[in-house]
Amino acid sequence: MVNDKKKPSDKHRRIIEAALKVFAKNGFYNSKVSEIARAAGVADGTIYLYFQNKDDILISLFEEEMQGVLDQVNLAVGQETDPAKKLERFALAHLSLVEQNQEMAEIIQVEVRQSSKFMRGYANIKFQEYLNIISGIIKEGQALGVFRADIKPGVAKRAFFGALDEMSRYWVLSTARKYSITAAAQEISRFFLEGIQERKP
Amino acid sequence: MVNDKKKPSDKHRRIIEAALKVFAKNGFYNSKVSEIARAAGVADGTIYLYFQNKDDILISLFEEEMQGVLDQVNLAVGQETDPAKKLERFALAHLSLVEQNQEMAEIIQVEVRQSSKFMRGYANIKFQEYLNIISGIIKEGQALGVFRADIKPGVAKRAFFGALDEMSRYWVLSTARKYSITAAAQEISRFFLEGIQERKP
Amino acid sequence: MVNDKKKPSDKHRRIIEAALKVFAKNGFYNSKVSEIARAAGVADGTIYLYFQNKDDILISLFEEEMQGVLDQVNLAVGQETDPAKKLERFALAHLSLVEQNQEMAEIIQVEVRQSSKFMRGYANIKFQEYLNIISGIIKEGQALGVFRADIKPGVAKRAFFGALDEMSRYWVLSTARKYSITAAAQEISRFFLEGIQERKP
Amino acid sequence: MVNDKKKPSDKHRRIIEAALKVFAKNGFYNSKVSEIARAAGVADGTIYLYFQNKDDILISLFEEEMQGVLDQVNLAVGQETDPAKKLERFALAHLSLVEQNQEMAEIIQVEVRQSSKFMRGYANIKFQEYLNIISGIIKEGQALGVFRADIKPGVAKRAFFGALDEMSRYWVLSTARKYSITAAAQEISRFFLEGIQERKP
DNA sequence: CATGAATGAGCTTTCATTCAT
DNA sequence: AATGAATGAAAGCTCATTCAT
Repeated sequence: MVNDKKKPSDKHRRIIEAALKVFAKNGFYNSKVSEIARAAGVADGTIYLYFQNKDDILISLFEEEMQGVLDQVNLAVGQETDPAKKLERFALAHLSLVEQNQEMAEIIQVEVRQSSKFMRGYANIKFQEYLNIISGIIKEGQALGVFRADIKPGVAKRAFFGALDEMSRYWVLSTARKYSITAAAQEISRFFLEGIQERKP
Repeated sequence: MVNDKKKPSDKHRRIIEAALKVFAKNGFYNSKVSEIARAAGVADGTIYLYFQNKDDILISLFEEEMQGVLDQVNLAVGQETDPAKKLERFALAHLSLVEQNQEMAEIIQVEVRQSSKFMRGYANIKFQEYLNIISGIIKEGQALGVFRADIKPGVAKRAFFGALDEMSRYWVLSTARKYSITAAAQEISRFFLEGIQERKP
Repeated sequence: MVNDKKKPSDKHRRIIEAALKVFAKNGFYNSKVSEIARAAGVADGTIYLYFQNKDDILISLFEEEMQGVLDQVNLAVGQETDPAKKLERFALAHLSLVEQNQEMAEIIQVEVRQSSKFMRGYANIKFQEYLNIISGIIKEGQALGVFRADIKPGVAKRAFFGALDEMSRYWVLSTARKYSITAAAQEISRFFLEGIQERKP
Repeated sequence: MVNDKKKPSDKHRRIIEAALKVFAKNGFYNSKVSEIARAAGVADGTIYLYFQNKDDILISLFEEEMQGVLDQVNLAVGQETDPAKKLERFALAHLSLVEQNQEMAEIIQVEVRQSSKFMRGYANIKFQEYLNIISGIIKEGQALGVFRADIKPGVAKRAFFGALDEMSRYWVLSTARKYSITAAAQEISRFFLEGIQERKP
């Protein structure tokens, strides 16, 4: 009864979700607005009551989904106190989200990257925020003396994210899944935390 | 008299180079064939004497440039014998090539990734070969006992490449260059080889 | 108020009629879709809401007009019982239709003949039906014993149609009309029915 | 030895013959000049040393081949004195030529008819001459009193030619040949000469 | 709010023709 | 005479966007 009537832009949601599927399947430039409309069960013109243009669908889609990703990853990371554990949690959360929402993962990896270059005035703040979760953890670790002080967080965040992302790409594109998410997250975190060299005992 | 013979397919080269610039500037889908033709100093129709269609320009561009990359990186890596040094060389060569040919780097990162998904029957063998240089080095290191035996080369190659690639993206997109290539290559290799954790003495 | 409902696909009709004029004037291959659009008073793109492509315009045009022709000729022929009279009626109806709709006649004679050879999978059933009106009459006459039993209807239908058609071509192409439709229909029917030889008394 | 060196425009001939095949296969508008060149074993540009343009190839092809047809048919007809026999000879010669050179027959029926409408200032005199062989025979027959005096030769020539031509079309397009040439020529001539009506004895 | 028919700018690609060699 | 690489105008078709209903 409290929230009985709240369907704020049901159409908006349906369009976003339709666009998610369509963009993931065909790519942004090969997707037609009319196909999104059909998938969403609305008329072509209706799209333009909720979005300014085709670009805007992609950007809105990204922004909205990315906010959810940020929230979930922050939540997961917040459950640990040890920076090393936090990084492992980050990896696990990231790969889990990729697994749960492959379509979104494909779009972020391919379309947004591609499009953010060509869409006027789109700064992609959300992605910066996401990377800064990593650099935040690293700085924390450095402050605690558990991570090397000479590490540059701005470089390390990219290296760590890049490793995860390239792994995800392989994940998303290949049909056969060889490893468990948990195992993969641990493995990549370990590369990053301990390196691959054999320790001389 | 020494060099009497005409350069074979001078036009082919000019079109590839024009496409490189145009695709890097506008992205594949926002580039017009006529713009490539203009940039190459040929007529629109001439493009189609050398390439089957617009897609083919991108694929040819990638294949040809990528071969050069493979050759140069293999050469660089071959100058070392220590696997750890080889990885560092790989990183250095990769980042140097990105630096020297930013347009190509952008196209590989954005367009080819994007397009290879949607261009029917394009397997992107060259990229596989590139990644396998890394896994080759890792296997070598494992055989010599200098890299941990439990490392999965198929995962590690992606992690290492991903780290470099994400770094390159930042490089290419940001105008200000903060670090030297050499320093960055060493730093990323070190993450990978030694990890970021402080060693307890 | 009686006729409140909008004419369904008014545009379809207008495009067909515009195409009729344009194809007759320039021939199929020399006609531009944009010219048809202009003649129909619609935008270029509108054509493609009603027809799949340029070929489809020609085929649709033919099918629709030909159905009208079939109906009218069948009606005319049905008004006679004597097979000889029926053939004369056929000739008269055919030539009348040619006269009334010269543009359509030209298109059928030239474009459809030409195109049906090159348009994949176009069987031209309607034309078969048209010829079979003639062979039907002939068989009827043979059954009644008024036409020679050794006549092959499959050959005779082509001979009769060919005679009418060649006459029509002359008609359509020449500006000056020398004979009346009725006289011409009678004359050609008579060749066919009685031959041209002088009877020895 | 007498005529040992006479190869006047060997290329000209080769191009005509290549065009014959190519036009028959694809139709005039779907044929490429380069395909004719390839079929003739000459370079694209060479075509333009012998013909003004693509239209000119078709017209020349028609004119040259048609002259041969005229000569042969005139020869055949000239071997008879009886006008009725002459018409039968005409039919036989016509159908034989169609049979012997189906490619040419297709081109005359479809392409030349189509094109002569749209090629500026092409009067198609040769075709007139061909039809006039028939009207000549009819006038001769009328003068001798063996054909009815009220027959209009201008109409009859078209009716006779049309009957043969429609038959030929069927011939050329259908794969299965049901009747012998001789039988068909006789049959069609008989329609024309005697009609199809049963004679009351 | 919602519709979807209509628009028309803009793209890729083709191919007859030319001309330097 | 012969070549064939190069040209560039031209055309079919698509699809994001609009707007009358």
